[in-house]
Amino acid sequence: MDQVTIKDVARVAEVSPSTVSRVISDSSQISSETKERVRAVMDSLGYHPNAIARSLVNQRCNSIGLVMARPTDRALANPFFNDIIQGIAAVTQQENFSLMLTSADSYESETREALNLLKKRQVEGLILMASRTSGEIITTLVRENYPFVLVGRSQEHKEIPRVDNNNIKAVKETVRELIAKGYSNIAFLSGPKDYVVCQDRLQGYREALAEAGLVFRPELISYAEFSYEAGIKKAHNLLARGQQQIDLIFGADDLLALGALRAAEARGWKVPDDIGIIGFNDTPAASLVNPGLTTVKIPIKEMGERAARMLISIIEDHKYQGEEVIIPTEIVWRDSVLL
Amino acid sequence: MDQVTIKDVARVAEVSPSTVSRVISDSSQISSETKERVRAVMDSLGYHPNAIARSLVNQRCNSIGLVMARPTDRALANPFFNDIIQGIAAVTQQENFSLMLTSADSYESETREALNLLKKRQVEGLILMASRTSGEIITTLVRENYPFVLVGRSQEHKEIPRVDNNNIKAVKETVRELIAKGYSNIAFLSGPKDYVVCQDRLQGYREALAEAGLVFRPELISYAEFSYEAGIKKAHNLLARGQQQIDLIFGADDLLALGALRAAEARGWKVPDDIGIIGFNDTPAASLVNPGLTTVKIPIKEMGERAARMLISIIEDHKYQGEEVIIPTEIVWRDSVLL
DNA sequence: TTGTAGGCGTTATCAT
DNA sequence: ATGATAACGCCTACAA
Repeated sequence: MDQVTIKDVARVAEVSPSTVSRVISDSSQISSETKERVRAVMDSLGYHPNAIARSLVNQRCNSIGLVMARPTDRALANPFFNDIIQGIAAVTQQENFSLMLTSADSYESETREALNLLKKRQVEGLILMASRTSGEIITTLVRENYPFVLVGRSQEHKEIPRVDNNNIKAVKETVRELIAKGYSNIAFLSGPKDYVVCQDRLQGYREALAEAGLVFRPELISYAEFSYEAGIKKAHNLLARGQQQIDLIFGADDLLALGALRAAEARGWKVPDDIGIIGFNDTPAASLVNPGLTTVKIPIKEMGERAARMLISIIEDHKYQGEEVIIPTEIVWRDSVLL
Repeated sequence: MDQVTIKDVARVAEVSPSTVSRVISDSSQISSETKERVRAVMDSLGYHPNAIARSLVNQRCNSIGLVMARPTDRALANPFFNDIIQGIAAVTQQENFSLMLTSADSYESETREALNLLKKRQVEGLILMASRTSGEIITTLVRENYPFVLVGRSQEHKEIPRVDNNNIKAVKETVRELIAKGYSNIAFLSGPKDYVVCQDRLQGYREALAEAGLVFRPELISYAEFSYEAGIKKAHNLLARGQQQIDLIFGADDLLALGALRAAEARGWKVPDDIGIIGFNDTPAASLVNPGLTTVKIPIKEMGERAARMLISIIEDHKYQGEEVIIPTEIVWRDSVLL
């Protein structure tokens, strides 16, 4: 159980520790015979370089941390969790980085944890999921010049490395298509006002309306908490206006749209015949529901990949210019709107 | 950006590095005046102990790794992902451990990665999610005497530390209740035969039938891949037998049950009036669907907590007895069965 | 092509 | 109560 070190290998192979070290890094200045011999010894002894020791001398630990705003933004973040990690992990593995997770029951303690990881030198950089409160940690990160990448958008900070999708554009184009399909009384069921994503999506909606020469009707906007129940409730309020006032509900999130689906059903409105419903995010549930929920899909895994790649290159190059990557979204047409 | 070390603190505070070290560990043999003074210096210099260096001398890195069988068992594992991590992370944070994630596109490379983490001494132990192929890595882990905990069950290995739910018992009791409610022609829509969970759940079903004196009818058992589509298809086959042959479908997983729901709907069967449907796992979608899916819920977060706690205690105590924790499940009654 | 020595930041042992 | 010194396992000048 106790560790085989470079010295053990050296002794058995009858070379010096430095030679072994050079074999590990496949140095060109070692004869192939010694290399072979040393490698054979490494195998037979079951030697594995101690990552901690290497980190200490190299001053590089080759690992990054992921900070999810799970507690506060749970409803929103949940569906992302899997995919974003998949993406990040794919590239970290490929680039020989390790991935550490921070977690806590409050966003404050979570970011405190993450910052600590950085200061203790356990990770070399951070990937942050944008949230209502990520502004402050970003300020710290920028001030202390730590490598990081933001997934999403921050109101407070503009010139930072980030990967995101364009919510304004996505909704605008979707609504444009909806209008082209004949919808004209489109309601917007938003999440809480203080989420940037909600603001952006609402703005996309307004821009599309303006573009089509449709008047913006504030009474068709409703704000709900990010919950299924809240979605149902607020959708009911919207639906209560009657069929000639409203022919489609655009949910700022699938959960909300799913709530709207349920509310319409409860009132005996047929979807998509009596009313169209569309969501955002392409939650797994969107395809499991009947009728299937048409929704805007964000390639989250790809965002994770890009974020990880970006962070690693920042770490390695030490250059830190506020480059942004915007990932295009895609409409997934299912059965909840008329085609 | 360059690191403040214990030596810097020592110099400024005009003490020796060892004194600083003792202040860090709050040693009782340091006068409170020096402690205060040193702490003040640490603050003013922004000193943070280097975790890597500590790990090197302590021969303890205080971190564990999580191995998910994501690629192969995606459908099954997905819903667990979030919650299990929540649970694990809660404990690791509380116990001052770090959590590392391994990930890869094949289970082989994922476990290879994980094993590597162990050998490189980057983690002190592993939490494994049981899967079809986790047998081999467990063999290795046991042979090389590495600390680990299994979440789930392994066919090949009996006496290992693990946390699980009792699938046999859960289904048995659920079916018992279903029978008490008047169901007597219960079909079982299983996942692939080679999953232990499926075998166990099927056995629970059989035991409940036997207990109630109902005959086991093989034609009411169907095996599907773990996908919604497969669930729909196989449910159709079952449903084709007609209403007097079948009054409930028990899905070995929510995804399958959701497929059954859809199939029943497609045939114009009313749920729960014409047929009852029940699932397992309590996927988020189960509550978003109409009618809401009755299902068996596993407290996954709690399993994560227990697993993490168990692993840490194994690491610290170096004792390794195959203790098991079985977490009780719970039926979540919704609208897809008659009450 | 290989070996020697010093150091990465910390802790533990042995002095004082 | 505090300091000097030697590790922990590895890497990298500098030497040979």
